Formats: sequence, C-alpha cells, structure tokens
Amino acid sequence: MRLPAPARREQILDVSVQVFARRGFHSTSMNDVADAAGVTKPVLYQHFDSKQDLYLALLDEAGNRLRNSVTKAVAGAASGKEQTEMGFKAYFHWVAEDHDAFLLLFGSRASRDEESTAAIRRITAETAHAIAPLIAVDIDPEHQRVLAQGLVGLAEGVSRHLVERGESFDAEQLGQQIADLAWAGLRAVHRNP
Amino acid sequence: MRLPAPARREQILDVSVQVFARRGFHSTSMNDVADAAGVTKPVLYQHFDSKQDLYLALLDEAGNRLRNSVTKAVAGAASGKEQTEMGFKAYFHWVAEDHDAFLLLFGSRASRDEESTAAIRRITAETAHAIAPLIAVDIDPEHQRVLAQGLVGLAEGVSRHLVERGESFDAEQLGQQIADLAWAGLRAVHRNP
DNA sequence: TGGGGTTGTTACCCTGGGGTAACTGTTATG
DNA sequence: CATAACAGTTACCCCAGGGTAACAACCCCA
Repeated sequence: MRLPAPARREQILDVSVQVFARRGFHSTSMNDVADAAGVTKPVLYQHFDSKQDLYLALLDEAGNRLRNSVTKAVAGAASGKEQTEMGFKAYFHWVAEDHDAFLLLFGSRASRDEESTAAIRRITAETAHAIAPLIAVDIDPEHQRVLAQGLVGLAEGVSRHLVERGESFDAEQLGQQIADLAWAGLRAVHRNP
Repeated sequence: MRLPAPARREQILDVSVQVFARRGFHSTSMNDVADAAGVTKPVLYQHFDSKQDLYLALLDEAGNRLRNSVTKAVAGAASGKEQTEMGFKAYFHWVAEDHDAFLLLFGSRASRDEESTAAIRRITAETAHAIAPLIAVDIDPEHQRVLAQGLVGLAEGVSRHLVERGESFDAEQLGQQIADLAWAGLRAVHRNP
C-alpha cells in the first residue's frame, strides 16, 4: 500500500513509538520497525537519517505533548494549591492517554545514549521548571530546584509503577491524591527551613 | 599482574561497576571492561558466563547494599515519623557513598533488557515494601503500594538530579527535608481518603 | 626440577543489525 | 503515450562486539 511521503512519515512515527515503547531502543531493530510499518528498511531511511534520528524525533514529540499539557494546566489555575492539583492531574491524564509516549520517555526500557539522555533530561527539567513556582519563594533557589525535581520523580515513580503493571487508573482521582501529598509536603518543608 | 581467582573476581566487579555506571550497559563492551581491569576478555569469561551475567551480578550486589541500609535504618526507629526520617537519610547516605551503584541502578543510562528490568524492579519493589508500613493502615492496600512507590520515586528523582549533575550534598540534611515533605504529605493523604 | 593446576594471552569465529546501491513499480502531466 | 518524479524493493556491504579454542607463562609442591 503506497502512501504520499508526509503521510508515510507520520505513519512511521505512529508505529515506531509503539514498537520502541514496548521493546526498548536496543532490542528493536530497524527491520522490526519496518515490519511493523508494513514496509522495508530503506523506506525508513528516506524519512530519517538514522535510527538515532528517528528515536530522537519520537522523544521530541512525546516531550512536547507532555510539556504542553502540564504547562497549560498550571497556567489555567489561580492559587498555588489549585496549580498543584491541576498540574498533577494533567500529568496523570497524559500518562493515561499517551501511554506509549510515557514508556518511551520514562519506562525502564528507555534507551539513553548520550543524546537521548540529554533530550530526556531536558524534558524532565522543563517539567520541573513548570512546577518550580509552586514552591515557596523564600527557599534557597537551588533547593527549590531539588524539590521540584523530587515532585517530578514522585509523579514518575507512581506512573511507572502503574503503567508497567498494566493497571488502569483514574487520572483525576490519582492526581488529586498525589497533589494533596505534594501540597501538604511543600508547606511542611516551608515551615522547617 | 597476576591475581588469585577470588581476588580477580572482586576486582572485576569493582572496576566494572564504575565502567557500566558511567557509560551504560550497551555503550560498554566487554573489551572496555577488560581494559579497565587491566586484563583481556577471556579472563572475564572465566569468572562470568556472559555480559548479562556480569551485569546482573553487579545489580544484585548494588541492590543488596541499598536494601540493607534502608531496612536496617527503618528497623532501628520507633515512631512512624522517625522511621521516615531514618529511611530517607539512609537512602541518601547510600547514594552519596555508593555513587556508582546508584547510577547503575537508577541512572538514566541503566540498561534494561527483560532480565535487568526485572532485577531493578524487584529492588524498587523491595524498597517500597520497606516503606509501606509508614503509610496509615486504614488506606486501601493497593493504594498504599502506589504511595510507597511514589515515595521511592521521590527519593530517586531527587538523587538522580543531584548525582547526574555531579553536585555534592549533605545526606543528613537532605534526608531530613525530604522526610519532612513525605511525612507531612502522608498525613494529608490520610486525612483525605 | 619437573609436572599439574592455575592464570593469562593471542588470534580467531560469527551473528546481528545499521546502513546503502541499484533496480522495479506507479502515478501524474504534457 | 512517453517520461519524469516518486514510492518502494531486493540484495548486499560491513563491522562492532559477544564469545571461544588453542596456546603460553607462572607458581607451588613433592
């Protein structure tokens, strides 16, 4: 089945995010990707320079979707407490919906050579950056960053636990609970500097 | 320089934990390990059946050290609050001291094929298990597990942030702060079931 | 001092898999 | 239709790197 170039490119991206998410970068050969796309290897190389290139494109797209949804959610809330809630809920909604993307970025099978690591780190850092304002201003900025990173890890840990076991969950409710935990925790840290 | 078998084995383990921690599983060849140990490849295969086998041995050792220190710390504390503090402090002490082991298990370059993933997951699960009792008993057990996993993720996220940037930190102080956050957070979750 | 066990080396095999050259259909347009 | 531009395939190259067979040095003990 023949496809025009841009459509094929999209299809390859769609298919390969699934394949890479499930089997990991190194266990997935370009032939695997090609097979999954119902096509042969050279076609892949018409659209992407290398395996790396394809993989990085995937990471980039996934990262954007994550960043967008969290940033948007936090921006649409007024109080710090509400921001926390909206942020976590958005995160868990993204995990629930963009399942494969989550595994690609944070699943235990994620690749992580020099470049991919950098890409993923950038995404985590951006997410942490979006969360940083939640944290009381009168704390040492470096320490703020550490806490933000911790909250991201919190959400990540919970998600990985659930996703890798294939358990479904209610993003709204889970987000509320984790946000409660985070918010109360942050206020406590604030009180004991 | 010749060594008796058990000593050589130890030396290989010592050296390879560093190499794997820095460059990751896939980017490290057995020749790299051999070079780092000042020896040639076949020697490695006298002590380990395969690359996998060596790597799993490393994961296992690292995991044991982590589990031991956390479990011991938690066991030596009375109140829930104190357990939380001791637990997190122990975790961060381990990170600070057993630097390479942390990267091996949780660094972004960790390998993660079928078996390694399982090994690492087991360790995380065990750590979460050690933490679970901290969480109020009147919560749905499944939910308890999720929270425990989240706390592990919290510590992991903070540590990764610090370690991968090569920043040094005061384990005692950091542990105290994160424990404050976690403890206050847990009590909040408890109040809103 | 010489032979058996032990430690180590050299030199190789061999497969997986990333990447490509050269060719074959297929669609659009004058 | 003819032909160019495009989509796709077959068949291959090639090498990194895991793993091993065969050989060499060394050490200990009778």
